[in-house]
Amino acid sequence: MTTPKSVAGRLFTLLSVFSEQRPSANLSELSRSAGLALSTTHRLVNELVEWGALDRDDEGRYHVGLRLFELAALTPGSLGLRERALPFLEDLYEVTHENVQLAVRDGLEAVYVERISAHNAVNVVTRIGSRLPVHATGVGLAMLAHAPPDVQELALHSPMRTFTPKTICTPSALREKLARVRREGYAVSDGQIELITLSVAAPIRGPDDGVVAAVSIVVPNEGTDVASLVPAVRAAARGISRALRAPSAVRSPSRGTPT
Amino acid sequence: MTTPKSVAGRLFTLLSVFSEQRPSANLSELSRSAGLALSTTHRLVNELVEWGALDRDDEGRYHVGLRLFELAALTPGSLGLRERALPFLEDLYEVTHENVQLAVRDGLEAVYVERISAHNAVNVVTRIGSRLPVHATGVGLAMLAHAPPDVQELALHSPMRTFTPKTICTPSALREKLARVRREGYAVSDGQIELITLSVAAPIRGPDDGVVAAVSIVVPNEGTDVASLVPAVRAAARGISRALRAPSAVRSPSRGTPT
DNA sequence: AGTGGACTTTCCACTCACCGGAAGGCCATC
DNA sequence: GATGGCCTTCCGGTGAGTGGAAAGTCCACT
Repeated sequence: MTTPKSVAGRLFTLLSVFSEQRPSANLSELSRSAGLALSTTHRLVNELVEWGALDRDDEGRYHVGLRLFELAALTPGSLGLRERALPFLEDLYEVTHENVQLAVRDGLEAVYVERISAHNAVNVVTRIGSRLPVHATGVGLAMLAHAPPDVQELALHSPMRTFTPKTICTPSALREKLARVRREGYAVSDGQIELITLSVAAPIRGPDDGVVAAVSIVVPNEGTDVASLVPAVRAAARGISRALRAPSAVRSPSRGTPT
Repeated sequence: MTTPKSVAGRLFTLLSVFSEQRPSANLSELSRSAGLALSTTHRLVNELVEWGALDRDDEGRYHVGLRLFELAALTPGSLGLRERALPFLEDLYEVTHENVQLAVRDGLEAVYVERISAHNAVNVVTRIGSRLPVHATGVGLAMLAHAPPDVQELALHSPMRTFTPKTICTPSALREKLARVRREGYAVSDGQIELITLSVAAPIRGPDDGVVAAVSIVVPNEGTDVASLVPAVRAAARGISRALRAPSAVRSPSRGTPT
């Protein structure tokens, strides 16, 4: 990331310095990491602070500010979806007491927008706001399986990062998996991110019946009866789809072709 | 909001156009609302889109982008606090099945960072990311009561917005209320935002024992036994404080001077 | 088909906001 | 008191950013 010529670009590189690994930084760190002159950094960062995009604590370290948080709450995945999905996620949690997650797709990545976790549930790597490749996660597969053809093609032909020996990493395996997800109406990701965990995910449809998100439940992959989780997850997904006025979910609460 | 002279300022005014009322906008709307020339808006917005701060849908409308969401997840109130607080909020929810909220303070406003709501719980005005004045909300009062003296002074002498006839709006009433909150260890906001709801809130302390957040439960103010909610809310607040390694909470889980 | 209107995109010459080197201040540690 | 790390402020040259204008696109209405 060489110094961009536009002011906007510079601001972005500054903001991009912050990450899960480095949630705060002081001025010099910012200046170095962003590759900007100290005085420039100083001026820009001051503007960011003034607006509320960044906060500065008493030790002079900068953090991401609440103003950004406020703005981010307006993300499409947030405003409508999250609000409506939460009660259903709660239900799912209450029945299972396992980690429950809600994600949307951004390109070839799943972005987690909501998560419910218990004290003693299995630990998972994801946090709200974090991203994982679609091919390796339950929610990702559920969304990819119903994504537009061009996205699927792109996914099939992009290099696939592997996390464990179980991670899907060939086009043919992925193609097969997606077909299965479509056939069965849910996705299971077994040990693809961490060997010890497994997730069951189902797609959530929006007003135009396209898949806009996915819900999943993450459990230890030993001693868990996967089959018993599937109906609960699918029901939650369907409930959320209905709350979003998805035609296919709004119709009949009877059997039929669900999801 | 007259046109600021700096590029950064212009970017901020553009972003500020988005709100709960207007979560999306097209180019001209942005240009008009921000008071910027169309061509300028066009260029800046393009940069924002390129970075992911904004998204453009097929109809040409702009939305807040996932990149901002990702960044916002790094907010101090988010990263540590939220993650650790969630399980306790879950507990609280599970016991009561009412709306549970987590907020931090930004100046004289409470910013809601997490919320759990049930299908049939009483509807509340707040959403994640929204703000309300400290003087009018349970969480706000709980935080203000333990805020630095200068903040309290500022709050006492600032004009107080009223939402209902019950909203606290005089310095003396506020001062009294704050004293009571400190004495009792929790805050009740009865009909201050909406006449039909009531909230019980308790302060959450961080590693340096300062109050960093507050948790509350929102219920209809008729037919609810407030007294029975208090212990649950305080316990949750204490649990979260302990998870944050607050000295006063980490000590003994016994009686003593709690919260 | 023709017209009008609203929105978007591209172009370009002027100019002013931005850049970064330099210098100075503060506070540690050696 | 010297050294090195930070942060802050200043200032002159210059190129990035600006906004008017014109052209392109897509409707809806007649």
